[in-house]
Amino acid sequence: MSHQISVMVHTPAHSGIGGALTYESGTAHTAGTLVRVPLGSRELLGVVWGGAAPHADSGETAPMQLRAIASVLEGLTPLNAHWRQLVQFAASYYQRSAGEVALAALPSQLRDLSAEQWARRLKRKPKVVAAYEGATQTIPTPTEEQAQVLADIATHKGPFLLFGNTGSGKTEVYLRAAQAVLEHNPQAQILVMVPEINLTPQLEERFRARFCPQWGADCLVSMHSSLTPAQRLKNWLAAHSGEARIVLGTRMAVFASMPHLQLIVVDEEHDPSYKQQEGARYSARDLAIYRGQLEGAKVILGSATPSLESWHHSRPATTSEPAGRYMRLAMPSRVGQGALPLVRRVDMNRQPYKTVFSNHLLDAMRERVTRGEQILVLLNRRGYAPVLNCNDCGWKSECPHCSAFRVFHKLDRTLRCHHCGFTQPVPRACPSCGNLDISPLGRGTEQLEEHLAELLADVRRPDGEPIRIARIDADSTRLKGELERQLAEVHAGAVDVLVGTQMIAKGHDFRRVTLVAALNTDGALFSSDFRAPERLFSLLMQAAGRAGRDATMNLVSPCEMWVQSHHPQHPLFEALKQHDYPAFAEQQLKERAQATLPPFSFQALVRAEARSQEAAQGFLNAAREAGAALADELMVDLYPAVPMTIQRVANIERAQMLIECTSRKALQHFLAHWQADLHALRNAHRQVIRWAVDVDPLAI
DNA sequence: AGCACGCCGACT
DNA sequence: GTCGGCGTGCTC
Repeated sequence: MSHQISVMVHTPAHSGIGGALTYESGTAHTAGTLVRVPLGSRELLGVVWGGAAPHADSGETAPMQLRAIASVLEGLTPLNAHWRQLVQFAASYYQRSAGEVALAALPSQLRDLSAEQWARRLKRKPKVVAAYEGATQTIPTPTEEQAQVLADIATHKGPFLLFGNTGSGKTEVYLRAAQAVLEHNPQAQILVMVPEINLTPQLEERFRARFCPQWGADCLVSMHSSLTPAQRLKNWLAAHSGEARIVLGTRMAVFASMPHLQLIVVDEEHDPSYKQQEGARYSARDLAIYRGQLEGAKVILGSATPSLESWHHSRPATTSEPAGRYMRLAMPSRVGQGALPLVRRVDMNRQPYKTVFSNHLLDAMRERVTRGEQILVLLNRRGYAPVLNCNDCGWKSECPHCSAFRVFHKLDRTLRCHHCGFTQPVPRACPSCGNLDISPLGRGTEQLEEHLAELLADVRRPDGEPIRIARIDADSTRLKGELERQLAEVHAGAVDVLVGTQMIAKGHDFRRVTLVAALNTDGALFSSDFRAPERLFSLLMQAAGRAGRDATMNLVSPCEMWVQSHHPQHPLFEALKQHDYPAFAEQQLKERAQATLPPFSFQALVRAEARSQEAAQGFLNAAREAGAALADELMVDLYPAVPMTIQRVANIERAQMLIECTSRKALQHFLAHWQADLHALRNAHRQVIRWAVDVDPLAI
């Protein structure tokens, strides 16, 4: 008896074989079974997706000659229906093939190991797990606030938006919610997601310290991109078998196979890194909500500055409007930590032209450093200067391959394009007119570090030593382990002033920082990106949270967060001064509602790349025409194609087209049908190098 | 996406 | 005479 088996393999949606492929097999295979199948001259890993799949030309009487399944990965429980549905949903929502999503969600070793290697891997004896050797810690008693929140989580269905300041003890809530789930059900599994790998070790250690003494050292595994393929397979198998009770990872972990998933925690849910920016552009946070609902697992989204989407979804009921879908749980207090810093705004209009640090700020910094306190200076621009400029002919350090300036890096005397990586030594004279008078325009972290060293040259630490300034950004931490090393120096107190990009604003617990200064924030106030204020507010709140984390410090004056701006009266800064996220969110949501922007509308982008801007736009505008009738019918707005903000990168012209609709369902419906038009048009527009749809884009 | 097949330029 | 460039087309 021969069976027809439907199998998903890694083929892109636009390849003509985007759906499941049908194979022949002597035996039936349960859906979710991993198999190896021939495709052309290759043999690929595939996932059995169901029984007999009706083929497109099933009406024909001549049955297509089916090829047989090559082998089955024995000894592996099939991926369950929930997992397959999650993959199927993500694929259709983000307009990709299910095979692509499924295979990307599996550890690469499953794909790469041959049948023999897999058999050997299976036979390998599991190593005896070493006992957890961390120090047992005293478990803090929950505060009244935490106890209330935990009671709500226990008694309601969720999803929950846990809104709590830096230091309000959100992690303790995650830990206790997890503990409750683990104790209630001896099989239950928990998924904890964090935005970035750098922040994983801290949270992982807290979870280990809490759970490993009781549940064993192997109760927790991590999933993130810096694991080796072997580690990834091992951890994936531990989650898949149910042996690992807790999976802690970055966005990719949302697809972890967890047969007994009961709780999902998304920490710092507002963080943009939850959105995948290539391939299937999924939002791990949004998929977590879907997965929670699918599996009947509770979902906790946590943040001090929630995304406006989540804030809106968790709105309480009003007289005129019902409550949002999420339950909002607020934790306003800051436990075991100092008070939130005093926010000080400097009106840069009253400062001399080209002032970098106002005298007030400089005095405050001097005073604190002299007392042995630490300072954080934030500037979101690395390098020495963003542009090099000829004072004679006006030449600027444009990248020959991109529509962007190359950044002047003084340390290695290079001009570097931050988009395509094109790097050249800094010219001695203007390449255009030969003039020797070329100078940097604007400031980056390198220059700030240098400038501060001059400004604070006469300042001494309490021990009489000259002060030390350090810089942390993508350049200074390029080498592996360098970030950890630099952070350790800051923690040890060897550094007095830390200059850096936003990477120092997140998560790190600098105990002796009492002053944080943010420079050059005005760009985000009037940016064309409607999410820029949201990101700035979040960044500043997080940065402010770096100050005054040690309540035991005996401070002469309270901790401060300084913001220098030409628009100090801007509502964003008013809200920041009050540490009032709800006020900021309300003001932003009002603006978004008026402009019918998300979360009051839903968006998608189609991006196209070609050698010429005309070709890229031509394709998009043809697609616009092709979709016009359906869009009209569904009340979907198709905007004309426009060049992307950075129009050219590495000599490729980029254009995009915005699609907007007040109904998510209608937008989804439109995209699903329009996909075929896009594929078909690709043949008439051969100049297009690639195109992709981005559903719920973060940046426009 | 891969990978093969296929048809034109600089090397042993 | 071959090696190899990447353009077109197919894979259950």
